[in-house]
Amino acid sequence: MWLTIARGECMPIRFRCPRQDCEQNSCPAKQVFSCLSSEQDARLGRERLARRYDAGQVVVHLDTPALAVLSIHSGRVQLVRQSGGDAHKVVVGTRGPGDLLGVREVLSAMPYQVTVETLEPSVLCSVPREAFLDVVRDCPELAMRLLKTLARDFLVTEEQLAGRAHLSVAARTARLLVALVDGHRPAATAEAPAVSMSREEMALLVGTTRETISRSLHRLSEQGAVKLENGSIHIVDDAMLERISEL
Amino acid sequence: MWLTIARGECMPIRFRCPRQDCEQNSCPAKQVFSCLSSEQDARLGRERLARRYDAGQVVVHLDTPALAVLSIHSGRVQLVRQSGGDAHKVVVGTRGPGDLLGVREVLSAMPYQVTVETLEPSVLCSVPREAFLDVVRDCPELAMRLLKTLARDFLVTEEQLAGRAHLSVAARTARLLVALVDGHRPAATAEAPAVSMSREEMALLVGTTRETISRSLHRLSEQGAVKLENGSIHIVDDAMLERISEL
DNA sequence: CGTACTATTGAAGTGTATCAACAGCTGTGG
DNA sequence: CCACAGCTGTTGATACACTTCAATAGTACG
Repeated sequence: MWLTIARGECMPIRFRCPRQDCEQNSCPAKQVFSCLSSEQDARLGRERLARRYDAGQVVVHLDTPALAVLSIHSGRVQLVRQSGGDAHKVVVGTRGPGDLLGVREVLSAMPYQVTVETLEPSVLCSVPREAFLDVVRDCPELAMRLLKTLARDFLVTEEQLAGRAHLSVAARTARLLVALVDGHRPAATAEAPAVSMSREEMALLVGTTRETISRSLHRLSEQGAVKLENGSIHIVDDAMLERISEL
Repeated sequence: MWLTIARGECMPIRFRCPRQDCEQNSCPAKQVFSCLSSEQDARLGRERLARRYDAGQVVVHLDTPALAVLSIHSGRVQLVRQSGGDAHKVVVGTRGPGDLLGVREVLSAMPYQVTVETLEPSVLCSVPREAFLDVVRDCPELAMRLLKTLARDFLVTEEQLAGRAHLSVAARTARLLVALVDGHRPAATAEAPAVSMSREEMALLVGTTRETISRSLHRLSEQGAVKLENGSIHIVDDAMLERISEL
């Protein structure tokens, strides 16, 4: 069943999860919860609600009370912070399938500190706050998993924070590129790994402007670290990127 | 029993905890663990080791394997990151009595991502990695507490990250001042709250240099937001600071 | 074929780092 | 007691990376 909704609002639509896996436990959105007892799992099953979003929609808005934890079934989303009234948006991270949204706010009983925007058409499952807290309390293994991912994410954004202090845009751009291809490497080791990402998105992640990113990339290609080719960025000299990312 | 140790190294010294509270549960370093069963508590008691540090000492160093979680009994410490070789140090946060150090690294099985330096003479208790993980696994309440503080701290440093992107040094300085006095307010509501902090330390927290902090503060005092008086900073116009912290 | 969006490139303006000099204060040792 | 070095804070001059504004080129799409 589909609905049309006024633009600007989010467009949540109840729907039946399209993946058969969802009934088994291989669904990415349920992976974290795979350690639950069948009883707990049944509870989440009853309370869970899947919703579909178009690309570029706002899923949750800054300062909204955190009534649920969202788990990403498919698609990628951005965590956005406004700093300085609504003058500038800053992307503090991106999340993908299997990741949870709103855990920090639900745990610390605060309203949402970020705005979550979809980057692609996405499907998200929501788990009500109370149900989530209950299963976390009841399942030490789940708590440990959450602690682990929270700890890891924390360290990542702390590294970003450190980088913002004294690193040039070129260095941060290089870091972004390295981070983006780091996962994809072992598979296609023969080919030069490529990144295809809008300058706008890169700028928000690096914490700068489209223009400066453009200049940075062209500087990097002049130096021979990357090759620019109709929109996509091919990493040529990995070692050079690492070197540049320290300046 | 005291030892002297070559300079440059940390100077851990076994000692008997000076506070009587330590045997009860009001010791700040044990507060987080107050929910443990007497059996678990006894285990930590056996494995815990208190150490004293002078001001300005390095407690744990970047890239050292995280073999233990430290809990702060007294004193304040800085979390420092190096970015760009060893060119620049960036302070990503400060911790005080009752706070834990190294939780993130122990949980995610990584070496230390930060260097911890004491700001004052401090006493820290160390809990070995395995013992810590065991009690967390066994005590859901402790896990929940850790999740909560991790979540809160995470949100705080994420806000800092967002601020670094497009906010001026003046704005970030104002934010720092507001944050510093926020805790102290209700007590001395009649007096203008004051901050006494070295420019160096402020600079590291704001992510800039001593000189720029100095100029920023003097600009703020010209505008009438603060008053500078033999080293300490008196907050005069709170609302103005809030306004400036948005630019 | 035009509209709209994204990417590129140029030129000007500015905030901040950097280098440097100096003042104030503290502790040290002759 | 003074002289000296060492540290912190202040202030000025300069350099530069980045933002901002603006114009142009490339690309997708109806």
